[in-house]
Amino acid sequence: MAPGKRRANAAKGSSVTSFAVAEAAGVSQSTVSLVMSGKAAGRVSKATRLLVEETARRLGYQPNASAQMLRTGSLKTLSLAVPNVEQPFFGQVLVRAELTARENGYSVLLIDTSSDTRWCERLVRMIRGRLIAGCIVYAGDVAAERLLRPVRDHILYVEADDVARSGVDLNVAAAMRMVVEHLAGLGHRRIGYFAADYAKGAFRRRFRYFLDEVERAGLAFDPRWQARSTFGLDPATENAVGLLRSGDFTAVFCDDDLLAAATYRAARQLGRIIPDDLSVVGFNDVELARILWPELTTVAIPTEKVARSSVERMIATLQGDETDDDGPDIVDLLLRVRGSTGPAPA
Amino acid sequence: MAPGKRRANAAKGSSVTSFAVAEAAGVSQSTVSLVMSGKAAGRVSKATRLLVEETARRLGYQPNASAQMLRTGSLKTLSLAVPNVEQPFFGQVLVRAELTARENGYSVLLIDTSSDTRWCERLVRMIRGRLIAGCIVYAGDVAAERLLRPVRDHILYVEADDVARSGVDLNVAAAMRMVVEHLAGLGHRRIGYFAADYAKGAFRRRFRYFLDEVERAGLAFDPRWQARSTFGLDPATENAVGLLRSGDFTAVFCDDDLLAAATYRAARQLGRIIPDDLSVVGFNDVELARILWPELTTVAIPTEKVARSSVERMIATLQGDETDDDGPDIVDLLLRVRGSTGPAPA
DNA sequence: CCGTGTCAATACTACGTATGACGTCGCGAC
DNA sequence: GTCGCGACGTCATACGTAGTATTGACACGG
Repeated sequence: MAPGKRRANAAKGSSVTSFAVAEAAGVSQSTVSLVMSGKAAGRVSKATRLLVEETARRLGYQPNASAQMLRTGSLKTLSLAVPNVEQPFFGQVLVRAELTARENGYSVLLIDTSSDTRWCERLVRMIRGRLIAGCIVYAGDVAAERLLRPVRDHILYVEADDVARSGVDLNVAAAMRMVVEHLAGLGHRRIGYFAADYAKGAFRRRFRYFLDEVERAGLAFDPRWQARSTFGLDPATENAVGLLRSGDFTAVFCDDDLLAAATYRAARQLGRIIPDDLSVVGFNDVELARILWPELTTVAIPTEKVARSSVERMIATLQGDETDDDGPDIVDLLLRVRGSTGPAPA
Repeated sequence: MAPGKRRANAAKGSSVTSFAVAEAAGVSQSTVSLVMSGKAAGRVSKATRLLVEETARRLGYQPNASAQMLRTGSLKTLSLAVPNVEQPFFGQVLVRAELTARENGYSVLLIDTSSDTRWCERLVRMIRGRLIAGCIVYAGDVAAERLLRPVRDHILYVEADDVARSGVDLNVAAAMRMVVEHLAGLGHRRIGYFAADYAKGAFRRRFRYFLDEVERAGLAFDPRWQARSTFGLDPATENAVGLLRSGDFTAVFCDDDLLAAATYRAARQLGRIIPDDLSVVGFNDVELARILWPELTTVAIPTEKVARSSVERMIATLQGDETDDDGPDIVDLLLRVRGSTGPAPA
């Protein structure tokens, strides 16, 4: 019986399949598969291999990812869930992570948690449906963790509110110490706190560490020296104005550089000069920090390292390498001192 | 013969399949499939449907996306290729596009063209391998178009350098007229041009339109009034300093708000006051524009509209609705006049 | 009591790939 | 001459789903 009878018409469809290549090259589909997956050693002669490779190239053949997945059970696609892609910082993370993922043969699917309140459910569906192999969640909170528990083996948390759960974490405690010591060293005794509320978990944790350090430095803290805000520039500026009006602090720490920018605007409205009347410290060290004038003193996150480490850990987990799962990878932060902080006003 | 004999052990694997649900519910796999895909009308009794739905929920069943794709031939995943995700503007586009895609049941895969010189090849592979159904390319250039031609039916261009190829385009010509007229109206006779070089195609086009309008306004243009730069803040600032030094123009148009920011820094270095000594106009109207002081006069792009339109067109194309393919959708831009432009110095 | 029509549910196959289990062929050794 | 064996290939199957063809049951008109 003629070989390939069943598949004789398989090639009539628009897409090029391994059968089509096999037919064109005069070999069997198995051989094509062996060649394409690089498992030809010892089973396919060099001549045949070259023939198949050439034919595949000529026909523009690319293995069907879905069929491959169906057969092997693993699709090489990751997802990154970040709070807000519009934030340049997360854009940075995303790019770096995508790069690392790509180096490992993975593609990256985007999830913006701020634009979809039900992203957790969606994520669970995608993982269960094998659309993605796993997901890295940046700055996730407790609620998310609860919803994602059914697929927890496929999730890796970065800077979660609970260190224990993190795969990769930031050494926020040390960063806060640097910030407070820097400001205290400049003579500041009253330090305000301006926070983003997008990720309650991470926010709360940062604030807690901040309070710890304020206390350690022997300083006081008054609840009126603290405010939260969304990321929109207008609401943030408004909130900053409110904060500056109500609190008589001489320096303020901002959860995020964008909030620092809003603080600059508020200070301008109120006629307060940075850093003479008010010192400002930011967080993230995005480009904006050096666009502001005076340039912003801020906590820098080694984005590259965070992204790389998280993706590599995720992939290791997915492939079942439990070897190096000895607690979270803790990344140290850096305080970049620039022009926005100065001696406390007399 | 006992039904389901072949699949008796199919459920032993960790993942929940339609067979598992069928077995648990005491029906056939076909029935489960019919219920899950919503095609149960008139074929499955209400009681059975409810039973299956309940069972599926209980077991946490989610159809395997790959198997579905393999069967139906289409995976609902799109890709967005943007020049640089770290640019807040593209972050915005990305978020909006993701939202629209999601509303249509599509997921979004990220491609950052700046971090991968071979993204075109990769994209072709992904499309051929059916990993993604199609791709929207923002600000792509001629070279990309050439490389992507083999899969052109799956590509939609936004602001390509050649209007004819675009699925969605920006009315840059009109925008440039607004810019030039605005500046000319303020008495500026010599206008500089500061351009990003990340997407040569889009850049060249913008510049051409700019020149057209300068001419139309009866103004001169000197090659020394023009410079290009990458996006990094430091190189951009340096280039801006060079530009301001070499050109004796009184106003400058910047291809991108970030370059405008660099121009602000350069002006500060050179002791030139904006807008008294120099008027600056940007492009994109990202948040940065209002963080700068004075606030930046800039061309605003209706991101929402661009993103929505492009995704919808892409999906329509993929589904074969050729009905509304009457040329590109041209989106009008807006000039937001703020504090960075003022009367030309005497 | 037999067509005939309708509703409900099932059997079975194809989608494209990877891969373990089988040939087959040539050649050297016994 | 045949046995063993390595080198090279192919066969057949399963992955999980969608959907078409089919069966079964039941009611109703003739």
